[in-house]
Amino acid sequence: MRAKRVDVAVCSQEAVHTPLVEAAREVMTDEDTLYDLADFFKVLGDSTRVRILSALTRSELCVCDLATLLNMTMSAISHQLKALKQADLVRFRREGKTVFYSLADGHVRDILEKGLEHILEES
Amino acid sequence: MRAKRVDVAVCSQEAVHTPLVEAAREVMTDEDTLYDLADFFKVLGDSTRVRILSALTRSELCVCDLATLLNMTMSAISHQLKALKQADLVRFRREGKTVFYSLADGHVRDILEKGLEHILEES
DNA sequence: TGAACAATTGATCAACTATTCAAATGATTG
DNA sequence: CAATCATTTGAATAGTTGATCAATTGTTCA
Repeated sequence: MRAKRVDVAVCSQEAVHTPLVEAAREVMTDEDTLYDLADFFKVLGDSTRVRILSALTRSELCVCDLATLLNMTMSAISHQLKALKQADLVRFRREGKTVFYSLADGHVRDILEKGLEHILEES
Repeated sequence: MRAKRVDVAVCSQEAVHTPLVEAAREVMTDEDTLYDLADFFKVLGDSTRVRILSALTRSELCVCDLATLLNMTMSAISHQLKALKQADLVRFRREGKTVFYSLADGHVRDILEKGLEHILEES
């Protein structure tokens, strides 16, 4: 949720490190981009969706396959696939009655990989 | 939220691509790890937290600096810093009354970078 | 064309989450 | 020690989200 834009009471002048703050402001990624970035990570921040992506790392699968694999309803899977589609994390192709989903690109694998590295690194 | 574990009605036998499903099951990352991975991305999936991380890419900042920079209360910032700390995304050091926060490691920068690449790539 | 079936969609509800507000800590300094 | 001030914490609340259920769409094939 976007934070309300209201001027807010802060600590005393001396406590704010104005040059650091200004430097940070200069260097920071554009506000709107950061909101998009958060939305993107939000999509990855759900166990069902992450499990779907992990299931798709080897080969494409249909909705029914995924439902079987994750032991969930096709409806639930389909809802989550929609979110993954909107975030460009998966592609799909239709073959008759069946819709096959696959990872959008190697990029997705990279990000999952980076995330895994991070959580497994903590000893 | 962890999905309830209940056997679920799926589509007819012919429709499930059993060999693909079995192969995917073999190759999939361990269930528990995927839950952790989702929890990790969940932390990145909030605009306030992403903005905090972006603000910290150049140099360490105190809670008050961050509150000023993001135009939010120190309380709100502090709550989010707690989440970032728990996910090992930020470090902190105390200097008198002030607490300085910084990115945990280069890893964090990498992940943000990868995410940015992904969302900016879509033309 | 109509039956069968994989997939999608929309509404609903319970569970979760981020901000706010008030109060409590913890550290410095007069 | 008492006062000050940055930070943290806990409770309350409004807003968000994911699974479910029922209904619908879209495709095949007899």
